[in-house]
Amino acid sequence: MRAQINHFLQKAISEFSGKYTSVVNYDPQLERTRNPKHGDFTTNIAMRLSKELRKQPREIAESILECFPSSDLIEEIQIAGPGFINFKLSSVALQKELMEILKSGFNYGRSNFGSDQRVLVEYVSANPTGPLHVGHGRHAAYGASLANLLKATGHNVQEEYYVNDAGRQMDILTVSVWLRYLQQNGVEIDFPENAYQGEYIIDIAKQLEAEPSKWFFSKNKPNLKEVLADTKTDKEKRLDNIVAEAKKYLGIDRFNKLLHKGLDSVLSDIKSDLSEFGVEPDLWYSEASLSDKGAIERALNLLDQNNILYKRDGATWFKAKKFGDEKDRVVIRENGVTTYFASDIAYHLEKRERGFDLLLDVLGADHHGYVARVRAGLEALGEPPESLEVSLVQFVTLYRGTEKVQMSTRSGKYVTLRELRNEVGNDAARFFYVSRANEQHLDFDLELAKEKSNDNPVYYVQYAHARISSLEKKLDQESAEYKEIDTNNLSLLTEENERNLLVLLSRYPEVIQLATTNRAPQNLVYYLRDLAAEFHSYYNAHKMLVENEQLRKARISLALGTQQVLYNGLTLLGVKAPDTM
RNA sequence: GCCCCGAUAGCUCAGCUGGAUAGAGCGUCCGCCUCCUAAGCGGAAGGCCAGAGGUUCGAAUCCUCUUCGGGGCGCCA
Repeated sequence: MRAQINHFLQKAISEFSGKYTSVVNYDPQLERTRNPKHGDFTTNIAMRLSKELRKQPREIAESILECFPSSDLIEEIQIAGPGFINFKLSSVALQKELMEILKSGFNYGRSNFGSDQRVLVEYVSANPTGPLHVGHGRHAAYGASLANLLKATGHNVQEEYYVNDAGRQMDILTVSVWLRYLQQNGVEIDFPENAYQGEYIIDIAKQLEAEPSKWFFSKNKPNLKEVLADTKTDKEKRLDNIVAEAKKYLGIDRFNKLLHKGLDSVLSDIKSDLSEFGVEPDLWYSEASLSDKGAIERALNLLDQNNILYKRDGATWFKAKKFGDEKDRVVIRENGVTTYFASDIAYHLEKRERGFDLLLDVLGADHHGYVARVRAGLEALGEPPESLEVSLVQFVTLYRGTEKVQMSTRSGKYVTLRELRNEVGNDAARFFYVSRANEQHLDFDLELAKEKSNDNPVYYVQYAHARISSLEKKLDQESAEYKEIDTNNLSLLTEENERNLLVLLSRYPEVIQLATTNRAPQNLVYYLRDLAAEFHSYYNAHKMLVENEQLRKARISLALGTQQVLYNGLTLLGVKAPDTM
C-alpha cells in the first residue's frame, strides 16, 4: 500500500524535477499521518525542497501534484498546513487490501525486504552453570521475536546459542557437584560460598547416586581439609585449589566425565526450558568445540601474522586500541590459557566464514564494553566492522504488585525462567518481555501478568482474536448459505469504525518492516494493542451478524481479516492466538 | 575519572531515521449487558516531554552542557 503510493509520488517528483536536475532522486519520505484529518499518508517533500528551489512549499506541492498520476487508490489529495501533501486512501484501496489479507493469510505482512541477507542471531547464550533466570527470559523472548521478524521480512536467519562450556566456570560447576556429593556421603565439608550454591547442584549430586559404579568416589577420602581450612588465601584462589585437588583425586578423565554430568544436566534443563518457551535455536554452538578444532589457535595465528599481537608481562595482547577500543586486551594469559575474548574472536570469525553477512548479537547491557573489542577483533581479521551488530538488553526487575522481588545470583536465590513461566504462563511472559524497548529497564509485574482481566494487555489482544473465533463458531451453526464468506460487497463497510479498522489493518506490513529495522518488537506489540482496541470498539458499536446478508458478509470479512492480522502478529511474538478464553 | 543506557500524565510506559492540537494502559470520576464472549465499550479530568543553550521553516525526537537514576570499565566469563 505504502510502496504503491510512494511509487506514484516518486514518479511525480521525478517528472516535476525534470526542470530542476538537482532533485531527481529525492526520497519523498511518505509517512502515515497521526491525525485522520490529515488523510492517511503525508509527505513533507515540498517543504524540504523549498530552500533549494527558492519557492514557496505550497507552490512546489502544486507543481508536484500536477505530475501525480490519477489512481483509484487515492480518494483525495490536499495541500495543507505549511506545505504537507496529504493523501486520503479510497475505499477501493482499503477493500483491496482486506482482500489481500484474506487471500494471503499467514503470508500477509511478510516481504522480501531483507533480500535474503544471511543473518546470524545469537541470543541468550547463558553460561551452562545453572538454570536460566528471569533476565535470560527477556533475552530469549527478544531474540526469538527479532529472529521471527527478520525471517518475516525476507532475511535468511540462523538462530544460535553459544554454550560457554569451557573455562574455569566449568571446573567450578564440577567441584560444586562433587563437594555436594561428598557431603551426601558423610564427608564433612564447609561448602565454599563462591561455589555454585543452587539447589540444582544438590539435585545433580543426588542423581549421581544412581550411577551404576561410583567411579567418582572411592574409600580414600580426598585431602580437602587442608585446602578448605586455609582461610588465609583468597577465596577464589582457594576454589582453584579445590579444583586442583579434585583433578588430582579423580584423575583428569574422571574429572571430565563428572564435568559432563553436570554440564549435560544443566544444559538439558536450559534446552527444555527454552523449548517450552517456544525458543528453539538452530544451533547450540559449543565453546569447547572451538578449541577442539583449533579455531582459537588459528584466529590468534591470523592476528599474529597481521602483526596485531604482542607480548608483555608474560601475556599475549591484542592491539585493540588500534581498532577503536579504549585499550589493548589480553588474549593469552600469563599461565598460557587463552581468554574468553580469544574464544570470541575465533567464534565471530568462524561465523563470518560460515557465510553470514550480519552477525547480530543480543547481549546483556553489562556486556557493552565488550562490543568494541570483538568488533576490533573482526576488523583486525579483515572483516567489515559493521558486520557485527549488537542489541543490548537491559535488566529485569520482578515485582509482585508493588513489592520488589529480591534476587541474588551469588547465593543461588533467584527466580528461574521456569518458575516465572509456571506462574504467569508462556504467553504473558513472552508478551511482557517484549513490550518494553530492549534498552529500557524492565519492571515485570507478576501480579499483572497473571491477571485474567482487561488490565492485562496480553489477554486484551488475545480476547479480540477469541471473540472473532466465537463469531465463526456462531456462523458454523447456521446454514451453508448463511456462513458462506464473500467479499463482493465490501463497499458496504462505510461506518467510521470500519474505515478506521481497515486503515489500521493496511498498516500491518509497514509495522512489521519498521519493527524489524528498528530491532524493536515492541512496535508490533503496541500495534496489536491498537488493533485489538479498534476491533473491540467496532464490535461494541456495531452488530456483526446482522439480518442484511450482504452487509453481514462484508462485516464478517472485515472481522476475519482482523483475526488474521492478530494471528500473524501474535505468532511472530511467540504468543498463542486462542479461539476461546 | 572514562564509557553505555535512561529521564514524557499520579503510576508503568509508547512515540525518537525532525513535522501539523504529545499517546496508551493502570489509577481517579461519570455512563453502557432483556443484544454476536462486560477478559469488552463510551466519556471526563490529568503534561513547561528533567533543566539550559544550539541547529532548523519546524525539536519530545538531532547536537552541546548540567542535574538525577541504572549499568559497565579484570591476565572473570
